[in-house]
Formats: sequence, C-alpha cells, structure tokens
Amino acid sequence: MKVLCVAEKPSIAKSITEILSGGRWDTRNSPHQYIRNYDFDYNLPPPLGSGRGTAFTVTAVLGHLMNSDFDDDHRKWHSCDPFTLFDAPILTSVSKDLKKVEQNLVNEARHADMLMIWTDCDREGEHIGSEVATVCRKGNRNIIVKRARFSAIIAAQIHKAAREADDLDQRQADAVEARMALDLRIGAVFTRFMTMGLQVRIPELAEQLVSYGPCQFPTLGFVVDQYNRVQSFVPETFWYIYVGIERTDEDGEVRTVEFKWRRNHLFDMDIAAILYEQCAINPEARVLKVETKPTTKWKPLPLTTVELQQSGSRLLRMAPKRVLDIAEKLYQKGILSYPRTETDQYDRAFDFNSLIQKQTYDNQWGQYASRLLNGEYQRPRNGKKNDKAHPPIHPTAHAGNLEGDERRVFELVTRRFLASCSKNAEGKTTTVEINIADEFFHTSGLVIIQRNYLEVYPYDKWSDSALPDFQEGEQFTPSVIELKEGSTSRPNLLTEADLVGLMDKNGIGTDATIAEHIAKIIERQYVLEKQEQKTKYLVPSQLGVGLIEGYNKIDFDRSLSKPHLRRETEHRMQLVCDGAKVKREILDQTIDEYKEVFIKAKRDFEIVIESVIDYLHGQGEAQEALRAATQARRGRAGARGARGGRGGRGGGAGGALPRGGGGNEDDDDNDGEDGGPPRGGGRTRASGSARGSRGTSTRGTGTRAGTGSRGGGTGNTDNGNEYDNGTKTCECDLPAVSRTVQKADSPHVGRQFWTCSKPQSEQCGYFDWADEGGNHSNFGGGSSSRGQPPAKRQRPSSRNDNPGNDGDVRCNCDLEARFGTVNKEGPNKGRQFWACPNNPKASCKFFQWADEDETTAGGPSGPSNYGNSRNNSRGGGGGDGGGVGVSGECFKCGQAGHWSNACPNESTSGGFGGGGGARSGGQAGECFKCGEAGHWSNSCPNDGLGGPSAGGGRGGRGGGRARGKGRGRGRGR
DNA sequence: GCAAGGTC
Repeated sequence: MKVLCVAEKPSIAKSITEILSGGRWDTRNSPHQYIRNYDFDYNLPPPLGSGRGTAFTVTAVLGHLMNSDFDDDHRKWHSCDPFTLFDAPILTSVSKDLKKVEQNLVNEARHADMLMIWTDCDREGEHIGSEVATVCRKGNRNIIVKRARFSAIIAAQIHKAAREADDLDQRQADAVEARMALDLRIGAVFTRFMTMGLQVRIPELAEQLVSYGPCQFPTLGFVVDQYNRVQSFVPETFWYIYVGIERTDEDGEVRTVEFKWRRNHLFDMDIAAILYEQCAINPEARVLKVETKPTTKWKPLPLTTVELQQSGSRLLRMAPKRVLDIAEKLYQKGILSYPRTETDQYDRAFDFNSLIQKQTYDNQWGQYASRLLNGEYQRPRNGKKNDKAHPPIHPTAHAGNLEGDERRVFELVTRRFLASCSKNAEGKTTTVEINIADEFFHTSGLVIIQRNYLEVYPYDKWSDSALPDFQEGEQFTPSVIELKEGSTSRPNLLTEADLVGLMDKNGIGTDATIAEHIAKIIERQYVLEKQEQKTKYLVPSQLGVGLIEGYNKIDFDRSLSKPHLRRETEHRMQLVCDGAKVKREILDQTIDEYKEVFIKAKRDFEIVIESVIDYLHGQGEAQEALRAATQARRGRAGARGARGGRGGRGGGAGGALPRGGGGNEDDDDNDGEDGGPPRGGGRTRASGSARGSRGTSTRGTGTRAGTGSRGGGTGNTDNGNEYDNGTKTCECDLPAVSRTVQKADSPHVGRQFWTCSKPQSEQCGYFDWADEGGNHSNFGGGSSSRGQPPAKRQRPSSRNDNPGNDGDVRCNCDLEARFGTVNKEGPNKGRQFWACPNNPKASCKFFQWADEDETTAGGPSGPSNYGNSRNNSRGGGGGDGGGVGVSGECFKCGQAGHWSNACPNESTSGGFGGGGGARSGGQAGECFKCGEAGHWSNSCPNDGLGGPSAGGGRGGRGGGRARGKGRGRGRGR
C-alpha cells in the first residue's frame, strides 16, 4: 500500500511531513525546482490503511495547475465578435510553466494506490484538489482519491485528517469552475468590445488596452466615487466659542489651555453670537469638575495580510502590491511566516518565547525583546478572524543583513509582532469642565504612565499633554473668549490603504489579489497616484472617470462599476456549494444577465465614448477640475504623454484638488494604524477669529457630517452608493460618532468605539469597537451548513448591517439574516424582523418576525435564542425613537420581507425573470469600424470612413423592465 | 492585447 499526498504548496507539504513522519523522512528532488518529494512510513489504520506501516510520499503543487482559454477560433481578438465569447468553447490545460509539476504528479501517482489530497480547505483548494486528481489519474487510472481535511497545521488535526480522509467536494470545485468561466468570458467580452470600440474612435487610445474585469471595475468605481465626493463637497461655515486661559504649568512655563465648547460648533451664526455675547458679558468661569481616570492605548492586533498591506502602504508609503511581494520574498528566505493569512489571533499553543528570543540579537529592538522575555511579555490580543490555516504574520528568524524596502517591511512586521506581545500603553486622562454664563466647556490632558508597547512601535503616536492645576469650585476669568469661525473641510481622496480596506469590506478580490487589482487599474491608466506631502492619493484619470461616468449614464439594473455584481457571483457560488443550484444553472443565469448588460452597453456605447471624449477634451468645469487634478503627474511623466507607463514618485506640484491633509497615521484619535477611508466629509477646520458676517439658516448643533454613505437605508441596493465605504453608519442611518470608554472599572477603559450620534435617550443602540476593523458583517466563518472545514480564503457573500447577528439566524440561502425594524406607519410599525439579506433577485424570501416563534416562518434554522443576544447588543430595548432606522418594507404594499419589485401584492407581473430569448439578438457579427455585418474590423472594406454605428438598438431583449431609475447620483453642484 | 484565483 502506497499513499501519495499532495498539498497546495511546498511549505504545507513539508509541515505535513514533519508531523506525520514523526521527524524521520527521506527527501527527493522533483522535476520542478521548488518542489520536493518526502518519503516515510505511516501507520494508517483501517479502513483506509492496514494499520501497519504504509509508504507515504508527500509532495505539492503550486496553486492551480490548469489555466483556461478560448479555442483557436476565438482566441484571436479579430477572429470573432466578442459577443460569441459568451458561449465559445473553453479549453482547459496545464499551464506551460507548471508542466514539470504535472510530470512529478504523474510519475508519483504511477506507483501509488491512493491519492490523498491536502490542499487548503476552501473552495479554491477543493478545485485545485480536483485538478490534482485529474492529473494523477493520467498516471494511474485506478488510483483511489481521498481528501484530507484539516483546519490548522497542528499535529492532532493532521493525524485525524489522514485517518478520516473522505471525498473531494465536487460542488465546491464546480463553484470555482463556474467562477473561472464567468471571469474569463465576461472579462474577454467586455475588454475586447471596449478596447476596439474606443480605439477606433479616440486617437489617443489607439494603442490603449481598455480592460474590464469584475474586480478591477468596482475597484475603479471606488476611486471615482471618492473623487466625485471630493469634487462635490461644499464647505459650510460654522461658529464656535473659543475659551483660552493662560496658566503656569509644573515647569514654570506659561501656556494657554484651550477649552472646547460642549456644543462643538453651530451653523447658525446668530445663535452662536447670542451665546457668545452672554459669555462675553459675564465671563467668569467656574470649574465644575476635575476628573482623572486611567486610560489605555491598545496595542495592535496580530497582523493579517490585508492589515500588512494597509499599514505598509500608510506607514512605509509603499504600494500594497510591493509590500506583499516583499513579504513573499522574506517568507521564501525563511524569515517571515506565510504572508497570506486572514488570521488575527494566535493559537493557544503558539510558541512566542522562542520567536521573541530570536529577535533579542537585533541592535534596534533586541533589548526590548529581552525585556519581554524577562517578564514584560503579555499574550497578544485576539482579533475576530481565523482562517484556520495560517497564523498571523510574524518574523520566524532574526535578519540583520536586510536592506532598503525589505528591511523596512521586516522591521514593520517584527515591531508589530513584539508590540502585540507587549502590554497596552497606560496613562491618566484628566478632564476639566467649566461653565461660563450657562455654557459648558471642557479640556483634557494626558499623562502617560507606561509607554509599554509604544517603545517598540513608533508608528503609533501618543504624547503627553499634561494640564496645569485646576480645582473644583475654582473661579477665574479666561484670558480669551472669542467667537470664531470655521468651516467643514473637504474629504480626502482615497489612499491605497483606504482602497484596500474598501475592497476587503466589499468582497472585491481576496487578501492575496487585492493589491494586484489596484496595480492593475494603475497599469491600465484608469487611476494615477498623486503625491501630496507625505501621502499618496489615488486620482482617477480622465479615461477612468469617463468610463465610469459613461457607464453610470446607461440604465443598467446592476452597475458595472459597483461591487454588487461581484457579490452576486460570490453568492451564487455559495448556492452551488450548498447544493441549492448546479453549476450549469448559475452559469446560464449569469451569462444571460451579462448578455443583457452587454447588449445594453453596446447599444448605448456612444454614451460611454462621448463621456470619455468629454473628459479627455471637454471644456466643462468638471473636466477642467479633473485635468488639473491629474496635471501634476502628467508634467512629471514628461513627453511620454498619456501612455508611457507609470510615473515616478516625487513632490506633487499642487494640482487643483484642495487640501490633502497629512497622513493619518499620526492621528491620535485613531487607535492604531488601521481605519478606513476618510470618514465622510465631516472633518472640521477652524480658521479666523471673531467676525461679523451674518447667516440666516437655523441649523442645530453638531458637526455636519458631509456626504456619508449607504443610501437611504430603504433597501434596494441596485444603484446608488450603497457599498460599505468605511464610514460608520448607525441604525438611524446617520454617521456614527467615535467615543472612548470612560468607566474606570471597565476592562475596556480607554478603548474607542463607534456609537449613535443622537442624545442617549434617542440612541438606536448601534455599537462597534473602533479597533476591531468595525466590520460587523460576518466574513465567512463556517461558510456552509454542510460542515466543511473553515476556509482560508473567506469572503463576504453579502452584507449584513446588523451588529448583533452572530450567525444564528440564517436565511434559506444560508446567509446571516438581516435584522430590521418596520418604520412604515401601520399595524407593524416598530416591529422587528429577520429577512434574507440578498438583493431581490437572489433573495430566498426568508422572513421571520423577531417577536414570533420561528416555526411560523419559512426559515430553516434560527435557534430560538436569537432574541436575547440581539437585544442585549443593541442596548437593551428602549425603542427606536422614530429614527429612520433600518427599514425593510416594500414600497408598494408596506409589508416587510420583500422589496417592491418582488411584491406579491402587486397585480402586475413586474417583468423580472426574463431569461432566454436574447441569445441571438442580432448582436453578433458586425464590424467594429463600420458597423456592417459580414466582416470583422481587421478586414473592413469601409475602413477610414469614420465611426461605427454603435447605436441602433438592434435586436436585444425587447420588453423593457418597468423599473424606475432613481439613481440620484450626479454631482450635486 | 482579455479575467481572477492559486503559488514560487
């Protein structure tokens, strides 16, 4: 009996060998330079083995073995109409550079009785496993194929996986096959169509590749959206009372202590002026409270791939892709752990000691490492993510001879590791509250008691700001009382770190591919990098904005530039994994939908062309602004013009985009270097001193929150901006505010969190820790109900805005149900419910009242304890207080549980479904250059006659959908 | 000349 084990990568093959062999094995080279074959005996008990020594060989592949492409008739760009690629044959073969890997498998399988597949336990791994099986059967038709499932490289699990190996899960492999086919077909169809369509019409683009991909386009969409947000921002003036007092501090130096107004600032100048006058007339201040509390600055969480890319980009100012590439190199050198991990918690048995020991030799952090070993060590915090395959990224050796960027990445990872093994920083915050003429003001100071992790982690800033002495009851007259004017400030463009966060949250790409997608849209010149002071921002190019704006003008049901289409694909893959659908069904359905999108895009492509031309050459305000925004870089790129590769770095020449703001890595308000994109448009900027202009509005108090996000909370996510852009939004759909835990006896004192901005009595109960990434949707976890091992490559299959749903209420799609409250006037107003989180088309229609026994609902699961945890986490009842709330009712009938376009109470049929019919549609067969049928553009007899007749509305699916647009985007100037 | 997902 001989067993051939195949892992997804050489490192895992080695780990498995070390465990199963008990440390004694022989090793042989394979035909491939990176792959070795390990031989040893293992006691594999019945039924799989005989219990006696079984000959084991462990080897590996290097990820996917096969690649797919179209057949010869369709591979060449001008050989066919792009539309035919929706249905053209796809050939799958072993990639050229992996032939030696294939050869090794065939050789080894020849002598084996059983193939045991040890690929990673996720969908992609299952598919790689099926490829391995296919190849091994070439060498041995009768080989028995088994699948070992393990969720961590831990001895007990690995032995168990070997003994209990079962079968490959064809459903998961099918789901991946569907994804591959869809990505190839859709990418090729749209890329060829756009490239050829734009090339013949726009001379500057004559050699430009204009690609479309289901990940790259939403990525570009994020950049354009934020650019538009910046452009459409209108600053608002506000007024506030400034109070300052000069005091002598402990060192005998006179300094001004500034007090903040409890009302923060007012947008109504008249009211502010009245309140100011009262203070000016009666300026005596009285100290109401002096309170000193311990405060903590939390050490960073263990490092994931996404975090590494974000913090590398932000702190080291390197492109995320470069950070990851370097980490990969360091991994191959054996000094960093595996750099692609979603895990931010360490296993219990993790050996911190010896790893810290290795760092004691460093001349920068060596001493600190020694101190950790001598008693200052504290176990790292646990994050919420665990891919069950790899630990957080950490140094595995000391490397004193690195240079340049390798050195910087290694230093970041190592300092982060040591910081995570340290104690939190501790300090004391003193808050002083005073009142002047019934207005309240406060100030606070910080005294750091123990820097702890900060000593080794200079990337986090926390500085002393001790206050002079104040006594409760003390009275004094401030040195300054002024009415000052300020204005809300423009949001920033996205940084690469912001974009990584957005993509991660919206399920675009995986931890390993996110950086590549960003690099791709830069390479395609959809996006430019713009250096402003220390920070590099992403500006969409004229081409990028032209494309996105052009497509946005076409009335698609699902925008090509938003994340929803990709999410839908993910969801359908899950349906295949769960057995609810078969591969063919989702392929047919998705391809039909994309055909429809394509037909529409083709029919209206003139709109896109004009949009691109407009942004390249037009004279409008928006066009000028964009030109100015990209000008600085163009100048640097010199004579290379629009095409010419990526410009280098360098000092930005300003450009027209106002304000960049410094990097936010130094932001003391942000615990750590994580954090999403700029928070809406709400930052405020003070300027000037007392001034007498008069306003007329009668706004209330508080910071204006700028553009916010997430549409109106009424559900249908087909259009608008309703992806997660990192701005925290509470259940009232208002921008959440950041606060700090103040209770001295709380274990979380000093920790920051997000909460509802309303007064306490009206709060919706929204809550989110600021240092936990703030993503309250459950990213994967047990992805399927069928008990598969957890996946390494997890991703969200849908959004869920309920902070309390920890997964115990699931809909029929096996997604975490969405929690909502009926807001519509009627008998059910205020009642809470669970519903399928999916968009209407894919919804399983699951619905369940939160206050009813779940057996009355159509739901499959829903343990009966859903009420407790939910209500607790939402702040213990108290009513929603008439806020906008999470609404989930149909527009037409007012009932919850479905959207208006799937309203069962609607008499008209609605016009969904569609399907079929459009396949021919008269779309195939015309030349791109002249629009005539019967020849392709490369042999166009009418060449040189001008543009194609892109319009015409030929064929296509008639019978349009009776669906309102309601897009409401635009610039809002 | 297209995509996205693995991996060295």
